[in-house]
Amino acid sequence: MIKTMPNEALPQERQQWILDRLRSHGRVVAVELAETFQVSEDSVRRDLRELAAQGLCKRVYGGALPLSAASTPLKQRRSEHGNRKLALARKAVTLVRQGQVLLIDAGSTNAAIAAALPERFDLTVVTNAPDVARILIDREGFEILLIGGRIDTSIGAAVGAQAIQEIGRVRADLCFPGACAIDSLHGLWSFDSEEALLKRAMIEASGETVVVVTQEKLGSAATHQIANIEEIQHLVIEHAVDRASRLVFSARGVAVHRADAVSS
Amino acid sequence: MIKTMPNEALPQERQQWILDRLRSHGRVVAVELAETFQVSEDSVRRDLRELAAQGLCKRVYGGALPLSAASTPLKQRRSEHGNRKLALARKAVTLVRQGQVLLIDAGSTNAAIAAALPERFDLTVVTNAPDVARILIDREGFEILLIGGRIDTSIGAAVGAQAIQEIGRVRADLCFPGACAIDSLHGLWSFDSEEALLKRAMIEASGETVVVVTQEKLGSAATHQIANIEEIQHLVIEHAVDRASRLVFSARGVAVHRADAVSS
DNA sequence: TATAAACACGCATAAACATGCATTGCAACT
DNA sequence: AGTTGCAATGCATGTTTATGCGTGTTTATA
Repeated sequence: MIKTMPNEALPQERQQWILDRLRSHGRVVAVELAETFQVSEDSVRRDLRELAAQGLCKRVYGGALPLSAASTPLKQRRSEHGNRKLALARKAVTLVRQGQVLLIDAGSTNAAIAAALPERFDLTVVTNAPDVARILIDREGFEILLIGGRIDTSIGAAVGAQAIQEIGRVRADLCFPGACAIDSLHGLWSFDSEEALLKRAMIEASGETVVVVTQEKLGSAATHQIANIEEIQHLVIEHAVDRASRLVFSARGVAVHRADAVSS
Repeated sequence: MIKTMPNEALPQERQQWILDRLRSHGRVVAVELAETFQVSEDSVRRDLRELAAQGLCKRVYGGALPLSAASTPLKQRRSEHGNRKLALARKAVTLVRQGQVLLIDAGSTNAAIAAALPERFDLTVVTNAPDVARILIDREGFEILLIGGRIDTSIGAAVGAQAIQEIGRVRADLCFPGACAIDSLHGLWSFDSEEALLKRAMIEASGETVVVVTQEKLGSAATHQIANIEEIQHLVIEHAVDRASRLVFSARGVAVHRADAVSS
């Protein structure tokens, strides 16, 4: 389904179009919008300002980004990245069974997973990430439990003692901790000590743990250990990962799931 | 199938034709309709007003749009009255002082307020709304505390016992409870009992309370009382509110703040 | 540090809009 | 016939909204 570009559009129509475009393309550029709608850049900026005020997008120098996207500079955003995470997410959600309780961490990969969850599947989702919560609020058939606490803005989710305490009061079937790095010998790693503690709490609160990572996080380590490799039951990786890298994990008892190839 | 344009039509026929056109073309423009039916724009507008009142379309500046099945009630609320809420939000944030602790409830108006908060102002924001949290995460200079709990998807924020309990552990300077209705005699109202309890907890946890409302919420009441008028220190209203309505509140000791006229 | 692009803000203008009022046409009733 | 009631309409009035432009500021980048 191809979107036409309306040469004359009502203001509200423009804003709706911008939102659609943000969802499908991941970004909009002010100058381009002005060209498409045949209006001045001022009007476009006014639209973006309003949308941002409503929390529907994030304004950046040059245009706007959807809120789900990380706040990276506009020009160096790669759409390929989105496709890769989408493929990973599609594979990851095949591990979810009806009626389960999921524990979902912060991170763009996990946001993609949340978005890929099947609707009306009677799922309970526990999360410390406003990102993830908001994605699920707009959909149906989810019981959502928000984990509170101090928000670390660089992570984009609640961390700290309170969050860990609240997680301790939950029991989940499946856990999706956002990973900074994973290797077959030493397990799961993070760059932040507090973050590591939280993810550890998540894993302990869950029956099974699913680690979903892009290629560059494979085999590397970081500063703080989150969990041993024995505590991880599933690993979802990209199609491109070579056979050897996959085998070292399955040799340690981890079920390796390979995502479909990315078309782009 | 192309509809012919009836040169003479009864009001009912016109309205039916407009609905058909909305379904097939996705929009109607007032001026065009007036041309098609050979009537004045006033009559067309009257038609649109009636259709909108029946919930059959959505009026926008310039014409009308079909209310798409895709937009849930919550999503819809988010996108309405964008500029009006922007003006309200701009006024509301003038009440915020550097270094304060804010307690911000859910709701589109409050999302606008969050977006309008001055950056690098050393503020601490406590909120139960993923919406609000997410807006602030993308910006700088905020300490964000997330209130956890079960999320009510129709409200879009954490409610229930846990949320109330967590709010009880916080002390804020300023509180922005989302209001369903406010009147000068009986105070602040909500339509949901659980929501009312939560907002009450918020107000009790705060030094001062600021109520920010669009015009249509003024003077009306709802089913569940949140707070007496004495508990509210500030009221931020739209520019268009008449003098009499403003006086009844200031007579009860509420500082009334009038937003600028909506120009953009 | 210099430069251009992107941006915010106020202002002016025109279109779109709401509202009250007078007019028209038509049907029903005395 | 007369006229009463009603709905639809158009017009005049004042208000709101959308837009583009000029000015001055901020931001990104060489």
